[in-house]
Amino acid sequence: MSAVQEDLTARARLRDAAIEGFAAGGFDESLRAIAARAGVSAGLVRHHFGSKELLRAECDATVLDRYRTLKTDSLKTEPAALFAQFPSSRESGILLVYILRSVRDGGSAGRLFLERMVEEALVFTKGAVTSGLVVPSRDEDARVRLLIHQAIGGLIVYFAMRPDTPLDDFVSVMEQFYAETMLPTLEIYTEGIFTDRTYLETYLAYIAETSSTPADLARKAP
Amino acid sequence: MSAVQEDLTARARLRDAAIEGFAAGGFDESLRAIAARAGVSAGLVRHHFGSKELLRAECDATVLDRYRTLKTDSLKTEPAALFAQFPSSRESGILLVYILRSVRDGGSAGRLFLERMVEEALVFTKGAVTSGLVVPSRDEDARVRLLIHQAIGGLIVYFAMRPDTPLDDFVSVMEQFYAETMLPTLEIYTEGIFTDRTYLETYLAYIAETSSTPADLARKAP
DNA sequence: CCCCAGACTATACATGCGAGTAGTCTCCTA
DNA sequence: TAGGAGACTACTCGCATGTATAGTCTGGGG
Repeated sequence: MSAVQEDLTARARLRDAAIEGFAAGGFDESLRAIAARAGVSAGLVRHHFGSKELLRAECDATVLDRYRTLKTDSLKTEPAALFAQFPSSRESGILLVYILRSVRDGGSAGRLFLERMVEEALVFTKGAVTSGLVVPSRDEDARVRLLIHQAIGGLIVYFAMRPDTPLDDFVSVMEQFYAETMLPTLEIYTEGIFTDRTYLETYLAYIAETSSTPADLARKAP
Repeated sequence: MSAVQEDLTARARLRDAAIEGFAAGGFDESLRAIAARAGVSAGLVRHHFGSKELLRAECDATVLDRYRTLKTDSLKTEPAALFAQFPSSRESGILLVYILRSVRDGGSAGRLFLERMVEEALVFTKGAVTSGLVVPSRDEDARVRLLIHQAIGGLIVYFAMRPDTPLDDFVSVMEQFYAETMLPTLEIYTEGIFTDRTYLETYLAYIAETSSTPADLARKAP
């Protein structure tokens, strides 16, 4: 039952089991199920964490921290392909699923994850623009936010259509995802979709005559 | 409490209240809350529908049907802007939120909605390609699926970040969404993102040497 | 050797859920 | 007007959950 390392303190095992359980079954996973996954009793959660909410908070913090280190590590090895971070191991797969679930459920943790990803992508994109790899945008911030939201959202939808993907098969499903989406993504990024500039120009004229800059229009959200 | 029409049979009121409640609070909305919204007792659900699952099934069917008529109606009036169907009323807003929730939660209803949208977009896109408005793709099916998944997923993320959007403000939030995303969307569709074709050509060469057509690669999913 | 703080378990409790049951009410019909 | 079928409610049951409490075990310091 337990896929959690044996040589950790029960507290750490419980935390890791919770992360895994939340990723596998959602944040409604019961304390009893989590405790069983860690091989301990349910009451121990309260002893160590106080409540389910506090356990969740510690899981959020742990995942955020691990995601950070994972990201910096992978940036050292690979040349950082745009918006494509393969989860290469079971552990990083769990992290990604946990994050996807967080964003999907819309809590403060999900908001934090998403905002971090937008920030990272923003500095990356700005660098790519100045080095001439990427076309500049009239509103870099809005473009990056859109791309991240759609990339994460596309993943959420993809896994929603495969509800019982086991965490162990996650990497292969992820490869499948890239195999299905890489070509159209590259096509769109390289060749666009529209054959002429009419739609864009029309919209630009429209927002010009409403006497607001695109950035103003785009940044009315909270 | 009830925002449901009074001059309907209790059964219809119950069904509409369930659709509204599912959209507002998710599919875990309790039968008691749904019944209260309809202004009747909880036991009446069982009397009319038999179980919560059957009520849900009837809601799914109703929403699917209403979505279909809504779509065909709007296609008569507007010239059918690409991938942009404004929900113009509170009722159609409820429908869209219900559908987004269905896709998000990954049930059979969500799969059905999504597949329908992909099909519709596919015929639309093929028409746009032959009439020269849209650049052809090496795999039309994969491109349309990607675009729909990302459009729906982007909406799911957008509303996940605004968890307590009341159904009555939905249309204004939707306008806000378009105001934030229209410009970068049109930019990408018109101008692409990459400044040169290296990434695409490299990937095309890669999938060519693995002796599979792009369509083969993309269509290994269930 | 003692003994006690902390890790841990077993069990109880309160709550909210979907489902089930029995009974009342109302309106249409014969 | 009698009666019955269906609409509808009040109540109950079993179950799962998070929380709370009381008690057991164990290892290290006096």
